[in-house]
Amino acid sequence: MARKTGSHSEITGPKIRAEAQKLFARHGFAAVSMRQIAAAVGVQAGALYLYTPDKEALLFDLLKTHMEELLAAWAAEPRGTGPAEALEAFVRFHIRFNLIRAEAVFLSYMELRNLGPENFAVIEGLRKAYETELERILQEGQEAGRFLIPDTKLATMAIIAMLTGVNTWFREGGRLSRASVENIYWDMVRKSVGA
Amino acid sequence: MARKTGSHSEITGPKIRAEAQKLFARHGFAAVSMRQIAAAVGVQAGALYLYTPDKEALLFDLLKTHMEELLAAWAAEPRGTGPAEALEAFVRFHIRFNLIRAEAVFLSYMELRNLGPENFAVIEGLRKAYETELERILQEGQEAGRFLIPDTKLATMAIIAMLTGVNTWFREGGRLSRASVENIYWDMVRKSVGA
DNA sequence: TTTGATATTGAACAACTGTTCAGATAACGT
DNA sequence: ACGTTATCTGAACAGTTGTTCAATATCAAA
Repeated sequence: MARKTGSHSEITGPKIRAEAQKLFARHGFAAVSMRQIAAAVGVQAGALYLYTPDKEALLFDLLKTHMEELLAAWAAEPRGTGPAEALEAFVRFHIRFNLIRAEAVFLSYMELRNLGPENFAVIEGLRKAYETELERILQEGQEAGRFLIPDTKLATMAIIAMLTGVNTWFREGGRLSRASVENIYWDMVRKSVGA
Repeated sequence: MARKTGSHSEITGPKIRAEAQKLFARHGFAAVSMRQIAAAVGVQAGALYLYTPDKEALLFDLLKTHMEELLAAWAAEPRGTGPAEALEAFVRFHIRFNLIRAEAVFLSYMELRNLGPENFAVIEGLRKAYETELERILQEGQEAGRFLIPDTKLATMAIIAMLTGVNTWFREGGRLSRASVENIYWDMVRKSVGA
């Protein structure tokens, strides 16, 4: 056998990325073999190399795509006029988006060390750009006298860590809905910056 | 060659655990081979099996020891009389202890999935016990009317995530000292619970 | 229907994996 | 000094790893 009936790069390509993301998130990058990914896609291992130069590039592609989509989604997100409104928009956006893309978020935090230096730098840059979005909101609120923050850089890291933490415990159909989680976290963040 | 001069289980045992922790934290459990650990210790791979039944047990030992020491250290930590004092003690303790044990903390958050179900349950139980320590503080403060928290379970997860996040960015000799980081985080946590 | 591009197989490669164990050496108690 | 025990080596095991590539089957266009 060689080419399979109904085989198309437009189908196999995305399928490889989807299955790779699922498996990497579940077992970790190093613990997943190319043959496992291929089996999940329904193809032989050799076929994967039509779509990625190597295993690391596959991971890098997933991380880069995720970070770019995160930044694009935030850029398209409607936010209010003042700093408090912008902060609320950020908090709700971050929780909402990260819960939808739970697997990709997990990968972006756990598998960065499997990237070579230059690939690592790219993802790190995108993450930094995202953090800067929040930092600017905090800074503007501070300068406008609407927030009371001892250190905006620290507050940025603290808030992002707090929000991202939702992914570790939230389960669909649990005690709380996504909306009420958003509300509660916004309440805590708002208080923590003195707004 | 066989037994080496000056060889002792009291030396090799801890050395194996130390090198394994370092390597696991740096490259991930699955990405580190027994031969790499052995080489770091200065021994052949076979010798490791005098100290651990298998690779997973080595990881489990590291995680269990860490969690037990964390709980023991918190139990021995002096804390004030009221809820606010206890919360401050917890915040400062968590930041301080986690920065000292950065590698073990990293492992405890990243490599849980490499444990079998029964080992996983043990670590999960210890982690839950630690979280309960914070939750009780929040609950007592809430009942005493000293805190204003919409949901103590969520606040517990939010605060722990926020505090643990320090490990991802803090670098010794950076802009801020450990003490000032403690102060700033305590300020944010205090405000967020309305104390 | 023929032709050329596209997509995939299946076997092969050398290196590496966790783990076991008989044999060898050093340390220790007598 | 001697025998016992503790500690480690080095080779071996069977299986897996990422990656390459000639052969082959399907697809789309002419």
